[in-house]
Amino acid sequence: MPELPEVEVVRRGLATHVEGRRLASVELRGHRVARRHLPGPEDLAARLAGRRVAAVRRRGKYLWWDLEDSVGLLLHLGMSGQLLVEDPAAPDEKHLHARFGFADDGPELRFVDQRTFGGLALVDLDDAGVPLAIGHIAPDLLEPAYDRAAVVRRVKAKDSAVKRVLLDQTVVSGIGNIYADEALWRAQVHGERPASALSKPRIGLLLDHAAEVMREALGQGGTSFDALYVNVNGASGYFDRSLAAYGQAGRPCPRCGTPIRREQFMNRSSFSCPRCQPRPRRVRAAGSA
DNA sequence: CGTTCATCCTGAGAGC
DNA sequence: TGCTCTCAGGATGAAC
Repeated sequence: MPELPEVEVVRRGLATHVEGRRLASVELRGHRVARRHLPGPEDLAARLAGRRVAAVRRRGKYLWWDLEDSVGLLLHLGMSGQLLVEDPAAPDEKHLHARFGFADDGPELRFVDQRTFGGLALVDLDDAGVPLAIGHIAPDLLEPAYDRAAVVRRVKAKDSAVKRVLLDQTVVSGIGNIYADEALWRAQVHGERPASALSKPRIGLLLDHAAEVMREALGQGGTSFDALYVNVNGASGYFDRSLAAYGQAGRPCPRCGTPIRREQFMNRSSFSCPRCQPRPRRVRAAGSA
């Protein structure tokens, strides 16, 4: 469940089921799940045993468990990762990569990931409790550290296509392909317009739309197109019913009725309204003073 | 330095 | 039925 709302749904589920519990045994399978933990999976499993999960936190699409003593377990779901609360006796999932058993003998937690782009690592936390390993990830749109005016300035300074900037997690984090398209549709901006060509107020509104659409999605449990995207109980979100542009090629724009178009951009699909979001006339010449 | 692209995987669905 | 092809909610390191 990859973008901010879906990851937040998972964080809340984890907070309910995992916070305050002490890890007992941790089993890691395969070489990919802990590939960012350089000493290897056995080392990671050994270091986790006995640790208490003090809190579950999130920035953008990253999750981490605060394990106290300025140590954390950083998790990323990638494209297809799931964290599932289950009975230890339940049969193994086909793509089971990690299982976390707790000292209280209650339900265990499993990391299941079909495409293996997700993973976990033991990391150090800074004074604010944020992993040093994600120091390059900007605050996300829904956290107190988000500085709207500063992000507007950074976006305005980019000559790249504005959708590319929205997806750049070092500028502002949490936005992925779905919510970028939804925010652009709401703001009536084509994603290939150069960010620097938009006025600062327009950029601010675009960011506000992105925050608002993600808040709405969160209120509906996130967006789930299929069984790969579920919360810790295996339940799907239903914001897909509210999408105006993403995945809606050929269906009428909810605002003007024009069929939504699909285009290729950055080797992935983009959805927009041809009438509400006209393509930029042409690539703007390199800026001057 | 900043920016862009190829790559890491498996599986579902379309088209033949 | 089965093959081939395309596509999928992401991030990153290497190459410009």
